[in-house]
Amino acid sequence: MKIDPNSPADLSAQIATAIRDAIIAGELIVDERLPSEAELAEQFQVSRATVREGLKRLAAQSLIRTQRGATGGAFVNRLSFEDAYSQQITTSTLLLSMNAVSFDTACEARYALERACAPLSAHRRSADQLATMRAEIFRQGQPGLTDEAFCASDVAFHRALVDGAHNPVLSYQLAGAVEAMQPLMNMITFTARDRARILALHTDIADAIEAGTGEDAVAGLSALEEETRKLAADVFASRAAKG
Amino acid sequence: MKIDPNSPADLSAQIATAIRDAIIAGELIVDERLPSEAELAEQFQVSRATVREGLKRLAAQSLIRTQRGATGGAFVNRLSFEDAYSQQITTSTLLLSMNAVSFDTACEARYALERACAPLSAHRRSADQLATMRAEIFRQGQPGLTDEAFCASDVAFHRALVDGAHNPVLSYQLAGAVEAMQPLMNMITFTARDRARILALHTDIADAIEAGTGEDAVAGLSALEEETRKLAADVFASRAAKG
DNA sequence: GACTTTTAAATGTCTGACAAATGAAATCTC
DNA sequence: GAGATTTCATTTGTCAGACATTTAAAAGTC
Repeated sequence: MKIDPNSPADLSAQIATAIRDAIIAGELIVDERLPSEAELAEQFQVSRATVREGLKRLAAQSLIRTQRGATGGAFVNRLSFEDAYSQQITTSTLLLSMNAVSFDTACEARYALERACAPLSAHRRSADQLATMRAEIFRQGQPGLTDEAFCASDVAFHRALVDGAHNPVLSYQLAGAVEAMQPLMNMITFTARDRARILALHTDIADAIEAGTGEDAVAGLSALEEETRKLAADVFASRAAKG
Repeated sequence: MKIDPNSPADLSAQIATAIRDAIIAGELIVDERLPSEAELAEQFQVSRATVREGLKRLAAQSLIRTQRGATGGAFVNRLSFEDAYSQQITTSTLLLSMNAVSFDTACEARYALERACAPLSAHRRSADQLATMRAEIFRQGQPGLTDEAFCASDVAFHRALVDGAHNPVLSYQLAGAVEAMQPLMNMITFTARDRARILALHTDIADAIEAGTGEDAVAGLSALEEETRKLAADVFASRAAKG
């Protein structure tokens, strides 16, 4: 684990990279303690401040955690699914908002991925997940629901669907795709008629999941994708006409 | 944008969060310059060192970039798909290696997601992507190829398949799933017979993509998934018998 | 033995300083 | 005046040293 002191600059980035590589290579295992900041400073021949900047970079990626006190220090962190979820969501959301990704592109990706989960979910979903889907459908039918709350419920419905596959890796990958769409969906105004159509499709999907007929769930998702895209197209068209 | 100086500790994390939230909320737009470190220090009522630690956290997530010199400073960074890819791959790889995710779970997730891409890829793939797939198939047939090189070529083949969907969001999401499997695949020893079988399936898939028959590509991927799982099961069984 | 106090080690923060990069302004040259 | 050169101010990158705070282990006390 070495750094090049003559390279242009940013020793802290080099330190972070060196330690990160050691973790990825398995040279540092989970819960292992890194040398103290003072020791690292000597090892890398830099000041403690520089070491700390490097460590903060790693902390930002949840690769290490630090603890104060006598037996404290920096420890290699077990990257939890939860941490990975939230990182994924942040990254996906920013990626979409910063890169002028069209609604259609994001929508296509999301539904393609969800359809990948549907057959698994139809076979494995727990009663709890099905109940969540039903509960969200019920909520979506409540009058007086704001558009934002409607979108949030939509996300919850789809997350339950995805989690029904009982594959944490799949859930993790999908989290980004589903949640990152929310800001885009929030731009849409849902009329009562729109909501009724979405609700019906959600019900179809939930029914298919309950019956264990994956193909029907896939078909339902495809119908929902078409509906969503049409809705968005209308919104953007009317907005373009106005502006 | 404020922080709580009385909260337990980790002012640098609070600063990072405050700025990150401002970026997500759109209060700071792409390429906008943040105040200088000295100004931020005064704004947050902390030292420059603390501000710097916070900024390094953001830099680790590619949310800002810094530049030295008179007109330098920290700028809100446009999160590129490339940056997002590599972050995704790192996170996914570590997630799998640190959480005792079973081969089957990871494999299932990967192929489920790939099948989601296949129909799109069959319709949209460029000649270039098809050529890449063919080239990797050819490489995989070369004698004397190491197992690691075989796996790397396998990844390249599947990435071309995924990129064929011409949906950058999908490619981004899939990057993690495909690449993170590589370390797991590297644990497998591929006999000549194994390679021949995989090669045949890859050829089936490439043929289907070329013909534009998505369903065949999906079927090919399913067959490949089964083959891969069987292979892995054999390896683990023989290893368990030995150990 | 149980409780309290001390102590040492580690991270968190602050201060002040200098190095290096960099663009803009000022100066010089023709 | 135009172009080249120099100076300069600004900003990040790094360093050294100090003190505060937290924490668990060691030492002391009853």
